[in-house]
Amino acid sequence: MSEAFLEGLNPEQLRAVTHGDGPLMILAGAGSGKTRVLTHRIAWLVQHAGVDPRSILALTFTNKAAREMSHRVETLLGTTATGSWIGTFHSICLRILRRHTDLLGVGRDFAVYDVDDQRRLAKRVVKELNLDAKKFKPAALLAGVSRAKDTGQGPDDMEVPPYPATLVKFYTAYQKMMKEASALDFGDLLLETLKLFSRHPCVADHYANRFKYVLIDEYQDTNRVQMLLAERIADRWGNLCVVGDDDQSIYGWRGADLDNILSFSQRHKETTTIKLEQNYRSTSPILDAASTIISNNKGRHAKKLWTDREGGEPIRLHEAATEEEEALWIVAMIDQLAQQGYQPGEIAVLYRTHALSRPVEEALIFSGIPYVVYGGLRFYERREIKDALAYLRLAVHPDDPVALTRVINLPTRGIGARTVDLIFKHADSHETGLWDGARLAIEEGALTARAAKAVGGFMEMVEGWRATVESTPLDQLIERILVESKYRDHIEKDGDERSSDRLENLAELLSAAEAFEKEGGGGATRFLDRVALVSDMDRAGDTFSAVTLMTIHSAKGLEYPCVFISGMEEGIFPHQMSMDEEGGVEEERRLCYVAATRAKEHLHLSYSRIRRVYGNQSEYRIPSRFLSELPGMAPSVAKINPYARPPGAEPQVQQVTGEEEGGNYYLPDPEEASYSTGMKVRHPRYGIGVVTQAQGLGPSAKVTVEFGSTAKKFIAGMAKLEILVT
DNA sequence: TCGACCGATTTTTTT
DNA sequence: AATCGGTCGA
Repeated sequence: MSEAFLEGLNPEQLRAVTHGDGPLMILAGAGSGKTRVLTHRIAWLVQHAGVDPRSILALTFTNKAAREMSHRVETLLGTTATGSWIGTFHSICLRILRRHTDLLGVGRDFAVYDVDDQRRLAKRVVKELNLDAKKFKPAALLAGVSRAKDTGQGPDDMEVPPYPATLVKFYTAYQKMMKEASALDFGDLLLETLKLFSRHPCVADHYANRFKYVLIDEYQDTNRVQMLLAERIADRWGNLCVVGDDDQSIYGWRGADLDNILSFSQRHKETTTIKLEQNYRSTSPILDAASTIISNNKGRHAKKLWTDREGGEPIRLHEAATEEEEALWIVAMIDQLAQQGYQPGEIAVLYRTHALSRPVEEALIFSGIPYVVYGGLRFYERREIKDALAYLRLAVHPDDPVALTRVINLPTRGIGARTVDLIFKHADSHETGLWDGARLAIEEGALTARAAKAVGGFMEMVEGWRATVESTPLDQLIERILVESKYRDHIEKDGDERSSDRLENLAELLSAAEAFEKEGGGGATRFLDRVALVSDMDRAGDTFSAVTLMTIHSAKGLEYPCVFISGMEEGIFPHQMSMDEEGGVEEERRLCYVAATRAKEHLHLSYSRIRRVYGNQSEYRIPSRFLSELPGMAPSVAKINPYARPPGAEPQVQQVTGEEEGGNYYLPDPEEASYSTGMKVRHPRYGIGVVTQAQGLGPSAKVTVEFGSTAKKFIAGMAKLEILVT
């Protein structure tokens, strides 16, 4: 029996990996090798302790983490398909629920609603309850519902004081409609599994008996329902192993309860606690900075993270005048790092909110550095994809109100809001599903002849798909849907400049369906499940040749040799929205700690003095309080302006770079450059072109240049645009 | 019922 | 900037 995988572990890691039976809590500081410990522990259980892989359950937060874990376990054990269940809480719960649909209160092929679906349904509910949508915002009500679900409360569990009566009323109506829709949202996936377990103890026992070892990653981010679920399964054998770090708890807004990890050893008698405090990731300047920031939080678990990686690059901070300039600085530093030999894939730019990606993206585009943005608008969240999938959902479950209202009049078929409302009313008064409601509305002559004909035609079309949904390969079915619904025609014809993108996305959806069929298929419901739970994020880290841009939340669990954190400003980081909440700023500070500890060798921070909000108006900003918490890092220190002239130097001499195509071109000093329409310029890659648009002055000016038939946009300071001497 | 137009309004993070 | 909802004329 080979135990080579125990080599190279430090004593604490070894103790955690080779812990036998009984509850185990591993408090793993950032970069202390916790993923290594988890995977090695699974390998050790199987190989050394003779545990059947099928009796291991490992729960993670992201699909990516789950995949990485399975992959690493496979590598260690040298086998594939070990039979362990490794997945996110949500996907594991969905798997369980699908196996016991007969015991659930929802239909067989229930749908999984994502945030967008939830929002649409919430709007419908607000409308049906005759609430003033201005006073009671669907999104806010929904947030209240999600929070309730995270803590395990159904609508009946909520006492009216302290909870607002409207919220409870909304929650009740929302759940009713979800049930009619045969749909579960993310919160339901967890809560319904817990309910399934308590209503049918034999089902729970089945899983409890099977899973002798339960491991949970990122335990500090579990909510109450997740904790109860894990305990219900694990308490049979008592082998619950949790890994977490209270300093990295950043999902409080999603119902994560820090108390889960803080009180673990009280809930589980004879818990073995192991602390992993040696950081293998970051140099000491980085670790020191991160530790200093987090030390400003109160009520932390005592811990002292240390590293033996002495020395290393100091942290850099840059104050920019504008967001464009901030982006330019980042790109200039990336260039510098590239010259030092770093690959683009070793660099990440992190930010608090997606909106901050834009200026950085633009600067990267213009300098030709490859990059990938994670998160943001995901593939399956794109409008055309959601539309197409709504048709597919109707084929599976025609009562789905969100899917129905989404596409019943898309493209327009003469079925307006009035008709849709009538259908809802009929379904309601006859206590039937929407589909029968529509049928009844026609039969009872409630609709105008025109509307009745339109609705009838639509229903016939959907019934046609419905008849073959089981027997037709998915890609063929979707193709048929796109044609018969005339949705593709609609996209083709709408004259929007984005329509070719949309068509491409639809083609990509078809190839995803085809790939799904090739992998073994499993029907439309399984395809839709996957779509609901899998995000683009799962590809993060697959790209080695591009700079990665993402939010700090997405970056959790990842590491990069070089990390930039942009937008270090009050109101952004800490975010405005977090400031009036209890403990909000502390969570932001933990987020800052997470961000800083992603870096192995280089950490670069930046902020801008002026930032545009909502496109139009600019706001003055002040540096983040987290910066002033760093000693020797007062915002005025370490100002770096890559375009600054050395003191006393003359303005950059205009550099004549050559003579061709009838003129001399020179590369202007970015500070001095000014571009205007009609000017002839030369770009190293695209050649000679004509300026068709120029916005702004100095290095942050935006210039549009036409090269023959193609137009390109540049930022003056980045693009090496030479100007024709006249 | 449709589409054009206008004004108001943007919760930050994710399964 | 971009999107969403409401209004109004055809």
